[in-house]
Amino acid sequence: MRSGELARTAGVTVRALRHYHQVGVLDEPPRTHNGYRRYGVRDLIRVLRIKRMAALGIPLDRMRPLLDDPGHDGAALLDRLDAELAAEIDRLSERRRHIARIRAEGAAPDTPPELARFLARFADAYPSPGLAGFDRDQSVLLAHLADETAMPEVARLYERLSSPDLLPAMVALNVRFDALDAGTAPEDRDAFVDDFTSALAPVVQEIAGAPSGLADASDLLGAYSADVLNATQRRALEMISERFAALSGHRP
Amino acid sequence: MRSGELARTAGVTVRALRHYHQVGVLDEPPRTHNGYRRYGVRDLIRVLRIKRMAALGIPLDRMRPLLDDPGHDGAALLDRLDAELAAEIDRLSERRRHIARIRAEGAAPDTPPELARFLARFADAYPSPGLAGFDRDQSVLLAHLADETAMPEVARLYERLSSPDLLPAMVALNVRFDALDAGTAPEDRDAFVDDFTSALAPVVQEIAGAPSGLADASDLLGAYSADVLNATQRRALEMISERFAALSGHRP
DNA sequence: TTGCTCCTCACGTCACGTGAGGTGGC
DNA sequence: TTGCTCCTCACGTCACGTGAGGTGGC
Repeated sequence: MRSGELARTAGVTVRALRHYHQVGVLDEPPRTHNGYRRYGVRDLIRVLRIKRMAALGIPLDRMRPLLDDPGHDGAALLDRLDAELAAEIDRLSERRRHIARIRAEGAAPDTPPELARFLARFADAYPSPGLAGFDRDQSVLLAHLADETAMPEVARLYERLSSPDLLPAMVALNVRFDALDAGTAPEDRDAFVDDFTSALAPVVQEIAGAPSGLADASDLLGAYSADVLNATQRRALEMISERFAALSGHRP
Repeated sequence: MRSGELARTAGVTVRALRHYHQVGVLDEPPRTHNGYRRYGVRDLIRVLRIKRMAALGIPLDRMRPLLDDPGHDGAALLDRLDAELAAEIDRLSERRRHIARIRAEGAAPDTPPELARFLARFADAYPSPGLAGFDRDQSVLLAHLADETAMPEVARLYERLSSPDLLPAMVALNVRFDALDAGTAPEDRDAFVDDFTSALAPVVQEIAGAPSGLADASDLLGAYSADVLNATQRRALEMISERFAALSGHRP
């Protein structure tokens, strides 16, 4: 029988047969005068055996002993395959749980689901979508820098800042901060610093400083500021930082 | 920061970064005078977002819209991914059930588990392992030719032939059949045909003919015989076939 | 001549891993 | 000079899918 018939009978493609020849699990049969391969029923049986093993997930290059040694039962191979399958199923199930979590929180797939709820509150309140991207980047960085103990603290901070009593003020402050640039009058900048400090002062006292566990993160966060903020914004942050340092200095 | 540091901080390999450049999810950063890439914190954030999506199984070439369009939440993508994951888990679980079945039956991974028990009975009884390979090939071919209705009939036939009252006789007959060749004396061959016919006659009556559902299989089975048997063996089979035809002719 | 089957390359898949071979600053 | 980090190709992975381009018998 020719390759097409063998393939059809065995339920594989002709290309698969070629592949089996190539990797050496199926011998090349003799050719007819025009170069066509002439297969026998033993080839069909061989292909059927290959199909059975492939259905179990046995890789082609592990099939030789099973196909050729009559004694080899492949029990150890099946044990290993089964363990690998179990591990793979675990991985995929974990992935599904992860997806379910993200859907439940309404999160984007590239943001920390722990913070999704709070990010959404800000995003919904902003007049333009640009600021939400800024928040998202910040949250991604923080979530990566925070370990398991720091993450809940970060989440509490986000929750507090996005709570109904603070949200409108924070949104307005973020909008104003975003607008700061070289053209901003110094007194406008100072007014922003004043407003920001007084709005955040109670929260800073509640939270009692920055989340711990982010110690080695400060330089990356600094680099982040240097990267995405303009000089006026950086100066404003500096001033705010000094104000808070002075505040906590009053009560060491 | 240079590539090594970015990779370490983000928890990926440098090669992965190169790959992200290649497929276009991460822009090439500017170079220093010696050709080194100089990354910024925004690149780190980008990589972290890529990592988050990759952990969900989102392929790199589907990430662009998620990374660049702020509005895109990827909900439809997650739906599709989740369905694919569920389907994949089903496939792998099916594979595990298949493996469990084979182990329970003590079958080889390339034989039909439905017939494994009976094949093992023969294999254990043969004096040499060659005949077991013959049986295995035959069972693989039959299992492939049989549909769901025919398979139980095939299994019943195997069970009957390997039952304690018939097994020793069948083993002896198979050994004798295997030994038939051009050097066999005609009277020895005839004796084999006699013994085979009388041993199998009651079974043929019980089973009432060959299993149905194997109608289109006869030519393949014939080709199988032509392929692996010698002339003496084929002649013996022919004679046996005639005997059975005569037997059933007596009671139409 | 048209249709059908067969043939041999050879690239693509997915997300990188793994050398090979070479360069620049301490 | 030695070690370290960086760089650019370029092949390999796994089991084939998918053309491209060509041939032989009805």
